[in-house]
Amino acid sequence: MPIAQVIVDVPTSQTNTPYSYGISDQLLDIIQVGMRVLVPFGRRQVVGFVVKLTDNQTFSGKLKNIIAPVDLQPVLNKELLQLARWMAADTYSFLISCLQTIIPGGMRTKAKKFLTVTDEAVLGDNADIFQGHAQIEYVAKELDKSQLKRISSLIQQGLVSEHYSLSNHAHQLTQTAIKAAKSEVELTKIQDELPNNAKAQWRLLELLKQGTEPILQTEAANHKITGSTIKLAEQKGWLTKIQVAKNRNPFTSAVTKSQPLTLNPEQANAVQTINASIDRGANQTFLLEGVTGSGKTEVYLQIIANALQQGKTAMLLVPEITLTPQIVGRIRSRFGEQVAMMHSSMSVGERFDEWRRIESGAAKVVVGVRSAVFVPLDNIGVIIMDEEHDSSYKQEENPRYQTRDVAKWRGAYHKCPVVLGSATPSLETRARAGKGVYQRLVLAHRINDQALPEVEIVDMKQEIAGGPDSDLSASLLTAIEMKLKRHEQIILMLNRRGYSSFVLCRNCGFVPKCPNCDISLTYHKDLGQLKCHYCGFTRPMPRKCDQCGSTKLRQLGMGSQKLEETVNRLFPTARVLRMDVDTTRKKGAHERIIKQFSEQQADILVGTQMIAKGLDFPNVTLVGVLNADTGLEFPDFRSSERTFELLTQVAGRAGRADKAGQVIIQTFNPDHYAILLAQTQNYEEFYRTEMKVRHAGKYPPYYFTVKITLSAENEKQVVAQSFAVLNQLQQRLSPNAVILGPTPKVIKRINRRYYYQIIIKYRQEPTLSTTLTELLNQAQQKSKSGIQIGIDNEPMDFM
DNA sequence: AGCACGCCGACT
DNA sequence: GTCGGCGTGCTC
Repeated sequence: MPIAQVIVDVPTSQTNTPYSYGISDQLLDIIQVGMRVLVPFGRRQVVGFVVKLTDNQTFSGKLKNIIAPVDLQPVLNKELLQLARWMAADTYSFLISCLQTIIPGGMRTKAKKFLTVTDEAVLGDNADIFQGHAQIEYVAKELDKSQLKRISSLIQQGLVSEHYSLSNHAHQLTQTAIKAAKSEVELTKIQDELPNNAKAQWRLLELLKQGTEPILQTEAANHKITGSTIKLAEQKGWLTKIQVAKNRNPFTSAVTKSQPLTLNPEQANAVQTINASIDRGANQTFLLEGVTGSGKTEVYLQIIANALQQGKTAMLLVPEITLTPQIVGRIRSRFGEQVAMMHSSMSVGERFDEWRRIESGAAKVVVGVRSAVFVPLDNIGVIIMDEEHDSSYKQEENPRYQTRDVAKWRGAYHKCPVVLGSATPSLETRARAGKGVYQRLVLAHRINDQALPEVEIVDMKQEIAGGPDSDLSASLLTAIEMKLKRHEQIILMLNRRGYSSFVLCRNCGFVPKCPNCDISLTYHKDLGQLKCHYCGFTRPMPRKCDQCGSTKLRQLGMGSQKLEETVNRLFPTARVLRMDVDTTRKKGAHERIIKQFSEQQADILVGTQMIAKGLDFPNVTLVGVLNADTGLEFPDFRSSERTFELLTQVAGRAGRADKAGQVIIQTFNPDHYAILLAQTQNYEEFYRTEMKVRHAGKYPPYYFTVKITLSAENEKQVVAQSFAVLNQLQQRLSPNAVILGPTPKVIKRINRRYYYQIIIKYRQEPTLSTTLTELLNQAQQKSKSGIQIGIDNEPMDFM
């Protein structure tokens, strides 16, 4: 008698283990490993993943049976199940969270509880619960004591019944098609007997005679056959209606076929080396280090082509904001219909269809963001990660996985090379390439040996005396004016969204703060509101100071909105576009702004980081960075790396075509190495300098790091618990491990909770992972007293 | 996470 | 005496 081992969708440490279920005879040949099932769990029903089928009974109690399968086919194959196990251990998360992360978002589903009333009187007496509906979803959190009591007594009396059902999730879209129900001979006979005026029926019969393939109703419409004719024919028994799968198509435009480009010697060498590795089926990691404009993309395309030729598949991962229609178009123009795309801006239905297309083997090349690393591609020939240093590759919520590590895991599983591409590789990657762990391939030359743009650094300490508009330096103003005259385009970039536009009372110095978080509110002029960027709290912009009642409230700091206004005021004839989190929130807004700017419907593009990366505007000849420093002020060991990266990327944006580019970087730290070396685009020198800093500070890549975050509504409690954790770590870890903290987070309070953290830096700590796992198991008990503990293995920052 | 069981205080 | 508070422990 087979037993199914199921991981239930209850993310706690006590339930982080398989539960055994019996399989009824009807389900015996249906239930498979990797399928989701609905199972009884205590008094309720939950969804779970079947991870094993076995004949050995390990559970001594009485087994319950699986209620029903959630899927008709497994959603996870063997490889992905194994990957989930590894990921759970690596990220210190529950297996169920990893399983849920691996399947596409839209496919996730939960068992929901519903209540049904049949008695009118009961419905009337409990209007507060049922609100006139005979059936409602039961959400315990939304009900008070008296309501819960009444419900349980009604259930006991048999006046209310409960049942479980799955929440909405993406499913296969279908469309109606028709199929002949009679033989060709019979159909011809019917056709002959038709009255002369039954033209539509005649056309329909003609169509039915053509073959055995189902005919889509839309196809029938092309032959001027309406639904009513089909209905009539169905009644007469000529045909049957069936539902066939319909794929949503996320690609909006058709593409023209493109041909491989001629490679320069460096590109050719890279392609050859990686191809050899693909052909051998070698699990090797490459660092493809190429300056902006050195033609990395063409290298990717040619190695993907080789993988396909070998009968294998390929994966190309790109950062969130660079997955633009332009990029996808370029891939599709080379590989056509075999390309599948995975992006968060796609609807859940589109993602579902792309996922099934990959699983069925119809799509052999996948282009996508972080989560695309989990697609069910089989027989992978190469995995490519473009801009491998990009921070969007690390998931900032549980499970906190690093895409690079998952890619490498899959590379090992499929015995294929992993290619990490970047102009500014992460120090971790570059260091491994230096040690020979990865093979380093360098593209030092830009295509056609284009000159790098001229980069000017403006010392804002000198400028500040300059005048009322000290946001824009004299050099930048002159340069903008000149470019406008020549009808060339300009990008003005602000470094970060935070720190912008807070409100200050000029009379008493009061700054409005968020009541839930330890942070100033940000002024949003278009809404006339003050907003907290951490918890979303909003309040109208006050007319008077909360503290002293003065009306002298002034907006301080620099936000992209304010910059847009300043630019509009100083250059009234220029057309200005703004791109930041606020203007790109709506689906497709991002693409629209890029399109407008590339079609030269605007002269100046103002925005935050997101304009820096991957965009290619040939007519942009000036890029201004308004505040290069903001990144450097962050209390974070990666701040120099981030600043260097960003400035290098931006500098690469200027003058990519035939026109010479100009870059102006405004800063208060003109002597900082990250800024000086970005000026000359000297990555290698930056790498050497920064490595010394990391070595001295015992930071990655010399040390591994773990960040433990504790939070609670009561500050004293968090502090006490943090010290308890510290104590435990000190006892268990070797004296070589560096333990920092506990310290309050930079923003100590968010959403009414206090946050403290402990950082561990280490080189070799064999007991670390068991210690941390234990810690998490204890945390389960602690969570009852309101303490939450989170572990981030290799965090992106120490903030 | 839910949901039930179980053990103590304040009420018809 | 019971109702109901929430601390504790289990869910195949």
